[in-house]
Amino acid sequence: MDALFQYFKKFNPLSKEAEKAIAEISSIVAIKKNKDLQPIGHTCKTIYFIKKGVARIYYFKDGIDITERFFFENSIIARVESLFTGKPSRKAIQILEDAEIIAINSTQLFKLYDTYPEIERLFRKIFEAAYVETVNRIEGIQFHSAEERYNALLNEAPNVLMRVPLKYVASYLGITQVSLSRIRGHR
Amino acid sequence: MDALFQYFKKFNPLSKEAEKAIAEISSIVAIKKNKDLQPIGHTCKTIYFIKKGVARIYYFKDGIDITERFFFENSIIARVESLFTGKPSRKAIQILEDAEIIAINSTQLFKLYDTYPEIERLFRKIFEAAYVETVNRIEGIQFHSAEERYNALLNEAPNVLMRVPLKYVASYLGITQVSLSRIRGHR
DNA sequence: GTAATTATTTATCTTATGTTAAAGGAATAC
DNA sequence: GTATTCCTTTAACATAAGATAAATAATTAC
Repeated sequence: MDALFQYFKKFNPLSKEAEKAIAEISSIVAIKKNKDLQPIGHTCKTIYFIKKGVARIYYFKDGIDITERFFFENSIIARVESLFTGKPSRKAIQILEDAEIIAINSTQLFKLYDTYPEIERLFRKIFEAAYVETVNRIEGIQFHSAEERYNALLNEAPNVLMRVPLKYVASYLGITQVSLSRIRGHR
Repeated sequence: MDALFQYFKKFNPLSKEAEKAIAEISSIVAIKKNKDLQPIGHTCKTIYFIKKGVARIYYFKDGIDITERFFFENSIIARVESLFTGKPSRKAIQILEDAEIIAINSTQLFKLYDTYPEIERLFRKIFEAAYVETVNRIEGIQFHSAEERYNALLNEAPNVLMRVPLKYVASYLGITQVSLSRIRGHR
């Protein structure tokens, strides 16, 4: 649990009582490579924190598997389009490397917001930061060629290319696996 | 000011005192078409609400003007990559139709969060919803052809095509103006 | 350790979108 | 109200990325 509280400190340090309240609604999950942590169609009622391992959010478009995002150690995963709307998610979370994960019950977490404004503030800040990342990502997509996008990924997140099958990287970059392979050949 | 409080009600109704506190740190701005409401390089310290008019956030990539997003009546505008990080924004806000805007001082607003948890909650919810929209937009971009993106816009936000110059729409869709014109010709 | 499966690359052909240039329409300034 | 500027379309050509198929390479199951 400690890794999680260390992570929280970067956003909003919590009192011991608040940490304890979060610990009480959280559990630790060990899950194997290639397993789905959460399936498509399930309403998101859990916020995950990766202690160890790699994961991705993916969905299907016209039967094709598309990766929305990758997640590594020390990050929060949530399918926000479901978490914040209460609607079933069209997306799944899949584990790409054997993982250790902390699962926080979001229904109970949102209740804690009333008792602990510091917890509400913490998650406000966490999701504000995630929002900024997502806005920046759109900028990275608009008007950049596939090759530019690949090179940007190589610079900014080389771990993605080292730890994740390329077929998943291709759809993340918005191109086919064949195109990605061609681009990689260009050097 | 009333339009703003009506808008807030959809997210989190406020007490009279909280409304008053927000009114005190807000002002009304009238601004003409084609003017920049906020220039590039300026650190975002204001959250805007459009009462009347149209606006866009834009930036330059390799000297080319790119539209990030459009905003219409009854919506909140903020350059979140600056607002939530305190860094200068590489983006500007431009008015596309003579506008009436409510400007909320964000430095003072964030201070109100300590006194009025209901205000913190309100803006948490507003930005959570904006975050969800942004995530959904990425899904709309990945693996859709320019023509699919154009048709989706035509269905989901025809007002964009009716009220905004096409040259701005093109970069929003991630294509050139010439390509957009060609796609429009296909019917 | 071998067979079977899955992932990646390479090749060929096709198509959508970019680029540049020019013409026609619409909006704006004075 | 006219001239000027800006916006949009059209055309011709170039190029990046998609589709399909087949060959290697790497993993996984047993």
